[in-house]
Amino acid sequence: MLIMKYHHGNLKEELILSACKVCELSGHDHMSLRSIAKEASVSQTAPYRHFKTKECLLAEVSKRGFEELTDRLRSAINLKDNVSTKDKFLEMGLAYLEFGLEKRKTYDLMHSPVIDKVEFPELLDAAQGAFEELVQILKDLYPGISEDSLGQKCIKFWALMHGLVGLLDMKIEPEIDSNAGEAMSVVKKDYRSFLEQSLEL
Amino acid sequence: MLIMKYHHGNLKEELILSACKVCELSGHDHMSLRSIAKEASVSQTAPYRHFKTKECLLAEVSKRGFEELTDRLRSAINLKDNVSTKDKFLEMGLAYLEFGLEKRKTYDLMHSPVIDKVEFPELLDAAQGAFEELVQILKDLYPGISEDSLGQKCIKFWALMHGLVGLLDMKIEPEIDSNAGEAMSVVKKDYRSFLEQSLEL
DNA sequence: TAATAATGTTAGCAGCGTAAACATAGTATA
DNA sequence: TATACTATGTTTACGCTGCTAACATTATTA
Repeated sequence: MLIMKYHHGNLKEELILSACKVCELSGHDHMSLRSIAKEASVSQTAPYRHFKTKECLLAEVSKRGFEELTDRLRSAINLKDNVSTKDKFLEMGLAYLEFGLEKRKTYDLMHSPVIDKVEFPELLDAAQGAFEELVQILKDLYPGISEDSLGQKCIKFWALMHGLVGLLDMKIEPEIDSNAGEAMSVVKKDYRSFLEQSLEL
Repeated sequence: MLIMKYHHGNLKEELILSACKVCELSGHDHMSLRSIAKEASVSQTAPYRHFKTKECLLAEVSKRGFEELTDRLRSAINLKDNVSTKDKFLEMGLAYLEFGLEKRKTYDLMHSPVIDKVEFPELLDAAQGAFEELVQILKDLYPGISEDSLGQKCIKFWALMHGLVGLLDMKIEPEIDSNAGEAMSVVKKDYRSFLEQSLEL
């Protein structure tokens, strides 16, 4: 039967997918619950049967983002064989940048203060998952490394990647010399060698 | 005369200050034009005589943020004499982190996509101003450095600082080992030595 | 002094998140 | 199988929001 059912059957999942779509299309600050509901062909208040507040739905979108990021990081490491650990690490860095730039709006939501991560432990777990991919490869790269050094290297990598996503997306486009080239173009020219140098590999 | 005047005289500036106040108090996603107007004891639509849209007012708040950041970076460099260039550079890094953590909500606005920086050249200029402080000290630190290397170092520093602000504010609190200490605590213990190592000074 | 521009207020629109009341469908129990 | 209960949808409505239009008051200028 092609008749529209009163009970949708899988509305929660469909709302999340709609929300992901709307987010990456318009950015999280232009996302209304009503537009998401419309996208799912359902009444404006239907989402409230599945999400206590709008923030809960956004948290789910954010969570999906971290899950995709985790997948991408893992894939970058596991895709090719016969690759040095160092190169795998570099690939992971590139994967991070690619995710941040391709899914820019979702990435913004994931790092936006509109969602109080403390209130969403699942979201924290998802973020943690991505981080653990990094921890693992760093342990492989520096066997026997101390906890403190490992911590420092993690933070350094993560901060550098996160900062780069923001900068590469031209949030701030710095000019080194008034009318010379831009600093960013140096990086854009060759992410890989920039990463290599910055991460001291 | 203590009688309230119909014409305020300095409403534009007062609205900006109110907006800055409300922003750092509640965060930019909880800022309503109406609450800002109320804070300035003026009707809800009065702001529209001075700002075409809400975004224009937010852009002004963001601009003030970049200006304060620039001041702080400059002060960090110029406050003390008899300090090595390297130490001045470190002080600048600390000043950046301090600003980001002290004015967290304003810092968020400054890096939020709600304001399309391309539409506000003044805002871009202000951001540029902060960046130029960095360029200058790096030139002092590495005299005769090539444009490309300078660019790389700028990006690396800026990205690292920006990433650190996010991480230090516990947006993601990574655990290195399930129940061992957190990576972040290593950094928090001693920003200075962390910066020193990460920036390869 | 009269016209004009600048800057304030009031009234009102459509869109938003959300709650309450109601309708329908699926499920468990008698 | 009939009936109660629960899950999941809709309708309606409220207060808040950004913003526009029409109007009021003050400052400026001819």
